[in-house]
Amino acid sequence: MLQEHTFRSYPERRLVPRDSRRAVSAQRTPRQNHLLAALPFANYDRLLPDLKPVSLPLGEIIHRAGEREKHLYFLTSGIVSRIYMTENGASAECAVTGNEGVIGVASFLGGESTPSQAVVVSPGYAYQLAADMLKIEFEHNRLLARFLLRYTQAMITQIAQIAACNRHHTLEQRLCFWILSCLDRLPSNELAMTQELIADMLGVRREGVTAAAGKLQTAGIIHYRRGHIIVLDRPKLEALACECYAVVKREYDRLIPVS
Amino acid sequence: MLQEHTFRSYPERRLVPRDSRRAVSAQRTPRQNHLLAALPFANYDRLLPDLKPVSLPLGEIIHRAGEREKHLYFLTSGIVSRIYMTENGASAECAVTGNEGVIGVASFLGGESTPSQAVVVSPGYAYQLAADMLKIEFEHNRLLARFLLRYTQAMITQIAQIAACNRHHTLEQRLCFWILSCLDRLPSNELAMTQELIADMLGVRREGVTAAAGKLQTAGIIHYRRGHIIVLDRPKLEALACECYAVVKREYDRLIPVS
DNA sequence: GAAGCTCTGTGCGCTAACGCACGCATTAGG
DNA sequence: CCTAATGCGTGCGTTAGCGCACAGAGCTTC
Repeated sequence: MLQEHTFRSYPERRLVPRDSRRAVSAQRTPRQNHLLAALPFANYDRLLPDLKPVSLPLGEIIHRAGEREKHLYFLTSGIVSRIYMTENGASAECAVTGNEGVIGVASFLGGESTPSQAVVVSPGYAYQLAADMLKIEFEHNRLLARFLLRYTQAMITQIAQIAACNRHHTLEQRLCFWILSCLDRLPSNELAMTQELIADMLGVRREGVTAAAGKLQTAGIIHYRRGHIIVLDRPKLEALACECYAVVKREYDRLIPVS
Repeated sequence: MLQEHTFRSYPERRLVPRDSRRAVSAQRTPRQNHLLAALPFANYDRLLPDLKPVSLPLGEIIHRAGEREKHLYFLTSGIVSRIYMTENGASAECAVTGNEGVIGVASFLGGESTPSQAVVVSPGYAYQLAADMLKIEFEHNRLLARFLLRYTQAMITQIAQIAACNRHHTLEQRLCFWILSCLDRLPSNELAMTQELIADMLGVRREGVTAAAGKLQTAGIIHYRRGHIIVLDRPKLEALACECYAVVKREYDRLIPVS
């Protein structure tokens, strides 16, 4: 169970794999973000001076529930999750974001905050843009606005699909869906995540993840060790995932510029 | 189970209660929609000639999954649900909309279609606006754009909360949440809906709704007869609902102009 | 290389909700 | 008014996933 605003028993530095650190540091250019990359120079250049590179350590809370979101983050690597917490401390992820998107849609939608929090589940880098800056930019930079809104729609699809998925699909199906979603946003076929973290994201028990992951490993689809999942057979993983993965992916491909 | 694009065993005309028809017909002015009502005359007047009043009969599919959404609908009464269908025919609602909002955000977000369908679950009226018109208007009518985007954020909150709710809360809690959401969008304390329809919205079995509703009736919180639910004790209903209702309501109140 | 966390494996009883089947009650409509 | 269609009530076996408890295995740190 995810504690409010902190990673339960998840002391950041432990599980950041050295290799992946190296891998992502090669990606430290704003253009690694698909939305930024799609902008023509004219639109991009006026944005550039305001973009500040930041690193996203595992477990960092980028936005807290209900608090004003001061910055928008264009990810260039890593994965950030939008998470809802229930009153009794249970958690559920409603969206994952990687370098195809942006964290902080509330700043241009106008609400400035949301009841959910944004947490780094896979470390990486991002370019930070002050929300105030963005608001101005959003008014004047038509193409940026257009991309941001299309991204927003893709994200809505993801959230809605997850809602339906939560209702109707099994833990195993949803685990496959989730692993695939992460895989699409990472440079290798390895996820550096504990089963406990995954359980929190899926809103299930850790033991349930152990069981499902064990089954996938026995089937030769993944291999895992303490804090790491390596995908061996992606096609099989896709076959076991619910249709939700394909639906969401199709919408992302359709709506978001592909760098 | 909701059949693709049709209401399972739900022959529209049957369950439209005569009284509620009368009630809503009194509301046939665009200004009954909160978003339109909040516009100053300058912004409103240029929109007015393009708004076409339409009625929304129970069960009508306003937008089909994957099809281009030709029109945007500003509801003035009634309730429209966004519904996701899974491959095996199961359904789940991800958002409800009444006269506080609009159906068809994809037109201004830029995607033009979504993988979900929009269905009338409580009959009413709306003002229809061609998507092409809206796109132009969205560019030039700053205030309208602002309201639409804030509404979008409220809707995102609703969807995300429902996702978490689907994971963690009981059928009974979710039923209470859902009844309250509808109640807020209807003029009386009566919902004209069958338990089967409700089951489809919640993505559960009809029998489950029967059981939960029976419990609420025994407790004196609601009274129901064939196709009708009358809320007798709203405070108790709120007490039995999960926190999701309050969270979503707070965000709607915060983000959307209150007519 | 020993100690101490942190992760993962496993077992067991429990419960919410499912799937299916059938009967009864209420309304609509000829 | 009778019939058919639709909606609601109920029972029963099944199951996915929960909560809890504890043991063993793998990193890390000193």
